[in-house]
Amino acid sequence: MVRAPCCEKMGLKKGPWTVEEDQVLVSYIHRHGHGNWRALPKQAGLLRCGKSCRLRWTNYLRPDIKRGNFSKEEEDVIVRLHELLGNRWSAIAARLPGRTDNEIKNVWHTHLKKRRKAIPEPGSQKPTREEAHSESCGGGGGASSAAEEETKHAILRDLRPAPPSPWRSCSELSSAATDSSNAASVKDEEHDGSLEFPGMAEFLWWAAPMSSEIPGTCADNFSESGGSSLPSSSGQRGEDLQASASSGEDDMDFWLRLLMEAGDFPELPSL
DNA sequence: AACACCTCCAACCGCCTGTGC
DNA sequence: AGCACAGGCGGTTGGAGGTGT
Repeated sequence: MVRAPCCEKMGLKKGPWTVEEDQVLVSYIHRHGHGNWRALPKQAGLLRCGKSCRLRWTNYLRPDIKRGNFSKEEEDVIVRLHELLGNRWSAIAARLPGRTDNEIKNVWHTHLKKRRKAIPEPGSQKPTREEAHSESCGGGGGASSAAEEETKHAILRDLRPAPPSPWRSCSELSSAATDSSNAASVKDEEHDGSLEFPGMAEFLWWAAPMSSEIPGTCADNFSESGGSSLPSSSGQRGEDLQASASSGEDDMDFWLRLLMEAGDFPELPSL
């Protein structure tokens, strides 16, 4: 689908926001909320496109934004979540209260990426993400070791979602599901968490959309379409899915919990 | 002091998905 | 079913400030 850029219209301001613009935007949202981002700038009297307003609000002006340096704990969480989720910044941000996907993305590219390259994990033969990708291009891959299994569980154990904020957008609250719906479009060179933990991450890519379609059950569709490689316990998991949906459990957390409870990482259907 | 280079981060851009008609 | 629109995501960029020479 082809669509003109939202800021194409002449007269719309671009570039850094001024204090005055910030004040206008904040006061407008406090008074009226942000029902329609595209209409907001006109109603608020801003010479900005709606997209720019939304970005400014979600990345900078939102009152629950936590500013300042990332703590060691936060960086650790980012590293581990990145190993699991890849470059799905919004999903990672959903588990770091007060942090935005843009901020996390910046931190990753400026600090953590380098750190990971500079300091390989002790005793680990795991390649960097980039290396993993290049290796994957050249073939390879094998069964995960017991140590890798333990690593998976260690990562999963610590994963908890950030508490919901009244200022978070719907997509942030449900980012795991939203993002996972994009799983198929994740760039090959980026979603290689599955290369470090063969099976595990791909399982998440594959599985999450199922839960997003509850109760239509993608699982049903899958089995109807001859999904012979569906995990053997899919029936039970289908029931769990519905239970998860009715309890409002976050999709990604549901799958993480499921994996922890199952204690196994089933063979995956090919994507 | 002046210049070049580097780092960081706010903001932009293009694309994708969901939704309503 | 197809289209248009809105929201959102992730990649990339540009400029300000910091650092090195």
